[in-house]
Amino acid sequence: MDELRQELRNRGYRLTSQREAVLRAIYEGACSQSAEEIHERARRWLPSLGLTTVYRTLELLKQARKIQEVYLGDGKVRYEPISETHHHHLICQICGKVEPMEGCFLSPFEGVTLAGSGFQILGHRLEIYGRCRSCQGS
Amino acid sequence: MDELRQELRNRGYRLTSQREAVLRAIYEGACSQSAEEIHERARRWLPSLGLTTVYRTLELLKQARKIQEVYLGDGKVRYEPISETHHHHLICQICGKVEPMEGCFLSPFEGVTLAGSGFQILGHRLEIYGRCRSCQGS
DNA sequence: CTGGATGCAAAGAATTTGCAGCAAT
DNA sequence: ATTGCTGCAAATTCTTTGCATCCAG
Repeated sequence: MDELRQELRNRGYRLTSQREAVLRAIYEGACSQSAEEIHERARRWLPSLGLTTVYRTLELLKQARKIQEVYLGDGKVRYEPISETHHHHLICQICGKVEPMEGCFLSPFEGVTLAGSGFQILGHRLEIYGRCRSCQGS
Repeated sequence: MDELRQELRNRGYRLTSQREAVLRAIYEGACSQSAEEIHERARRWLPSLGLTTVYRTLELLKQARKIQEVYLGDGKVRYEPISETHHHHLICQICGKVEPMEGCFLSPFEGVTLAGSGFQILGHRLEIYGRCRSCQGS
């Protein structure tokens, strides 16, 4: 988080209280949050923070590869930090509940270049769908 | 595709020319298309088709587990048929190009119930990020 | 016939943009 | 002092809804 600050500075970005608040909200909040949720959380420390600034900061963090967008099926995009304990989501198709799953079978492929297409793998996004324990009756 | 028609009928849905056109557009078009793209393609056969109907049909097909939503990072949701030759996307983080990748390391996990959480895996969505051959200089 | 399906226009929701003032470096 | 950053309000873009009409079964 401190190195993140450093890196943003190196890239020529200014370190404002707004950006600090958004960063803190992203890293302290749930594993994936909508812009609105991040806004609300960040406002705890900076009540004057505008939603526009949240969007602009998210865009900036996306460019810097610090966060990733996720779409879980409701109408809005969610954001989550990259590389913080890499994990995926188990999404129940019945009740919609989302639980995180630690660990990942795909880590060995990071950095690999695919034989056929010459595509170099740098990251991935995986969502797993199915039924949670409580919905397996249906 | 014919069995799809049959199944929709069985579920009590009416088989209208509009729905036929949307289905055809989804199955004949690119592997993942936005609602707008599906609308445009379907209009080739039914120029009077309204965008609203496309959205409603997509919702219906989603419920019936015939299509899946994908988010690739531009501002709109895309739709693609489920189970048609299972594949994933290689997305270039530099130029944004999307290429399909056949085959999948995750197929063996379909149907499995996870030891810890009791979650039963029924499907998944995987997007792979990196650099395409032509962008590996940067 | 009859209830589900459609198209249009209008509403809603999420995200982006223009601009004048503010503040980090 | 610059020049980038911010908040506000307005504009866009994507998606959903209300309603009168239409048509598949």
